[in-house]
Amino acid sequence: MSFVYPHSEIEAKWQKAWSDKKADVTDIANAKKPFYNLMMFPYPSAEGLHVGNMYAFTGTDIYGRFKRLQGFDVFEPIGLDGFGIHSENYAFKVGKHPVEQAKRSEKNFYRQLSLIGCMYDWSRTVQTYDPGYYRWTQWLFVQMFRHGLAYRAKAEVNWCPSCKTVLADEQVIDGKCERCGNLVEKKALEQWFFRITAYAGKLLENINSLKWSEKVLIAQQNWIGKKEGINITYPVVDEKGTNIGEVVCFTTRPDTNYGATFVVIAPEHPFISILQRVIKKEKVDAIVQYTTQAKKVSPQDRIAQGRKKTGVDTGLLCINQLTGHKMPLYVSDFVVMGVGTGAVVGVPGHDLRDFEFAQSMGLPVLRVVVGSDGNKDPITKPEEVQEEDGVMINSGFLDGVPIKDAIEKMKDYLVQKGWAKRVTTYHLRDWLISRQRYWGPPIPMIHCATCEASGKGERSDTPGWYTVPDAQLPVALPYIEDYKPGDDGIAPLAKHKEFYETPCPGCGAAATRETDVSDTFLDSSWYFLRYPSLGSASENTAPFDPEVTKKWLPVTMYTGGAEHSVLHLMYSRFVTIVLKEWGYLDFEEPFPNFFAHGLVIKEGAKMSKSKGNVVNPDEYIKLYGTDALRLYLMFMGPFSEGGDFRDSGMEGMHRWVNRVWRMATSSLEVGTDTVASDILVKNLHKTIKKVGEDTARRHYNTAIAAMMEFTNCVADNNGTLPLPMLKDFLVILAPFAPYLTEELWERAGGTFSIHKQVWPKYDDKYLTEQSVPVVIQVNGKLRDTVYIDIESASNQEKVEAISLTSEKAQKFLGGEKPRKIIFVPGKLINYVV
RNA sequence: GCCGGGAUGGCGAAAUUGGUAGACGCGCAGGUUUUAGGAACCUGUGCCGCAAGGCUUGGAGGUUCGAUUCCUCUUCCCGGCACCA
Repeated sequence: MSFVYPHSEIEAKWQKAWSDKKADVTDIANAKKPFYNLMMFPYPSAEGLHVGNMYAFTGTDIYGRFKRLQGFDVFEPIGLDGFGIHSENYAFKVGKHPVEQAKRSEKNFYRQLSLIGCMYDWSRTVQTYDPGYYRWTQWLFVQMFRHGLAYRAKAEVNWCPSCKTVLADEQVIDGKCERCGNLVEKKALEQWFFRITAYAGKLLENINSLKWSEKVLIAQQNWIGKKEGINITYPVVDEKGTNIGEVVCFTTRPDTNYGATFVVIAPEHPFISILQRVIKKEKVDAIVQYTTQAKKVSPQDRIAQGRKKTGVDTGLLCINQLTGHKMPLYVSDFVVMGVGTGAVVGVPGHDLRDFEFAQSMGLPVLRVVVGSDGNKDPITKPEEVQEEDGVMINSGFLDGVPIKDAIEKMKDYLVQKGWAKRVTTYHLRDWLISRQRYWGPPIPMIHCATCEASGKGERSDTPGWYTVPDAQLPVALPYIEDYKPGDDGIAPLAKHKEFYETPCPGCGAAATRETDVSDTFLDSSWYFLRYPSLGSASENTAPFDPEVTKKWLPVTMYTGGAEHSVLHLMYSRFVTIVLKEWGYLDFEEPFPNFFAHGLVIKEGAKMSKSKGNVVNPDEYIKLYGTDALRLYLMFMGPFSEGGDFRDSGMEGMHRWVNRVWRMATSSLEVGTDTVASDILVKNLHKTIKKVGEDTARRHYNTAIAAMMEFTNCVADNNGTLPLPMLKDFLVILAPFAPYLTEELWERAGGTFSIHKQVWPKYDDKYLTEQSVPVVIQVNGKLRDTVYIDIESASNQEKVEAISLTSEKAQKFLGGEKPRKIIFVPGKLINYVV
């Protein structure tokens, strides 16, 4: 008799069988109850998977297998998000060409992914760097342009002067280059943007319809950052009172406007070019010097809180029409051009930053709000700045009004006077698509200087620009040797005439292709639409098949890391919303259900390459087997919370897998027609119920614990199970341990495959106990436990009678008559004395 | 600073509706078996105490017959955002 589960040979056997029999290939066309179970696909920024990835995939797969046993036609695909900066950087690091490295990574990722026992449909995979895929990523860009949602604008990119390269935001850590540690600068370049802000309202509204982990919804809400405020216009005059122009300030707190003492504009504010024409030369020089200086400061330093406030007085004055006061106009870098209107009205008594600025410039501070402390004294220290709730004073018609009402009253007043406009602003910014990099889909646009000169173009708002005609897609990424990011933010492809020289689709003159590639997040913003349509008749003529999509989308259950709470999930939602608007889809939300899994921790830190604490699953699979590793990963804690990876725990799970193996094989050997004890039958039904409920809510750890309790119970009762009970047990274990259970199922005479069986039903009649423990408490403290038959346990008189016979209880009752008796039927009785 | 999430034995954790705190596992201790190692199996294991008993879910209060669970304050840890006007 074999005592040790021979995992290697059994895993190899079933990998082959599942593959040969296409066990996990979903019948997309004929499925009756489609269930699209999707896990965020990995980006191969390393040689292979680590245990953190496997954790996420296993947790998703258990859910998929569970749903399949419950009768759904589950489609569970896998792919690689292999285009983009992550993968490109890894290629640089190992000194390989991104094209070569992609092949190597793909091979190794897919090798590992086929070992970890997930029910992937290997007939449908997506690699974002395949021309057959990125052709449609480019198509999506083209559609964005044609619908007026892609536009060009000057924008700042992160620039590392030491590496001479453009960096993505995520490569900038605390204002420094993640590779060399040099301070990152900003460089202004013409870039492509998607107008996601036009959908801010929709993206926010639709959140209410999503069944997502709460924290992810909150993150999305904050990221969209809707704010109701008001734009107040201040006329600007010089010291003689001559009108110069006006400055518009955004504020959410117009209630404090009686306390305004100055106005500040950002160094990049367009009003600076106006004022330069009208003020004295030395002032202009001071401003120019200041703004040039401000641009040199690293963006991180510039926005650092608590930094000493600096600025230049323009000598001009803004008129507060509310009070008639003239407020000096300053330029300061604590005001950021991208936020609000890039101009701020300073209320130093009720905003700490304004106060700091007023102090360093020697500007007056007025109090217009009295807080809960009732203090009406002048505000002279930072800690006295009153930003909390309160009531207005020194504010004319608002005196005595609470802040909340004062905000609305002031808005109404300013709007009615024609001095201001109510506005809604969002924290969400337009999506910067361009990357001056090599490893991505070339942006499918052509620029024609001839057309631009004559004001012609595909769209009147973007003269000189044409989309690449659909028939010419994809614009293939050429294999080049000088693929590293070049000097001055010029993309690698910009050095390749053979790539960019092309006739203008409009006039036929010599024109140039766009040489930037698109952001990785564009690749992953629509991949879920691609999977089910792979293999359909329209695979090569459309990004996704309308009929298939109608049947399989939106994604039934999406699972992924909370670190993608904002970007990936927001971009996918945006793309889906516009595809619906353009008539390609009939739903707006791609992921009505999203589950955020936790992170694997090792030695107190998130598992990551930089921390050097990554665990490669290969060695564990070799040593303990895939099933033991899957079980162990899921046993560490609830799937939503992640867990702490330890080798000792791994060994414990290995022991349990062997215990299951022995229990099952010996059950099969001794002949399994025997009748099981009542205890065992009851326990099995309890376990089926518990495992079903816990798996449904992804508390895999307690589901596994319940199965362990069951095997402990078997061990206490002869150590073997009758065949039907063994089979039921194997089915509920199958999602967690797919190889082990498939093998034992076969040995138990089951038909192929255990993973296509029906989840066993439990019978309530086995779940009720004959006698239940009833707790006897005195003053809320446990004093005794008695076992009473279920009927009597619900009867207060009977329970009282029985409990009073308890010596321990009597001791604490001390012969006194209880003042009060609390009775919870079937559970406890509590005497208050 | 703001927004989230946490804190329970030596460790990972459980407690689904306010009702037996610590399921399950690791580790540890003792034992059986074994030439030995390993494996397997059995017993014990929150803390203090010989015991009776007392104490115990980061800390301090509160509500309640009863609080890991609800409320207020507070400390620390993790994640995200951040001179957002």
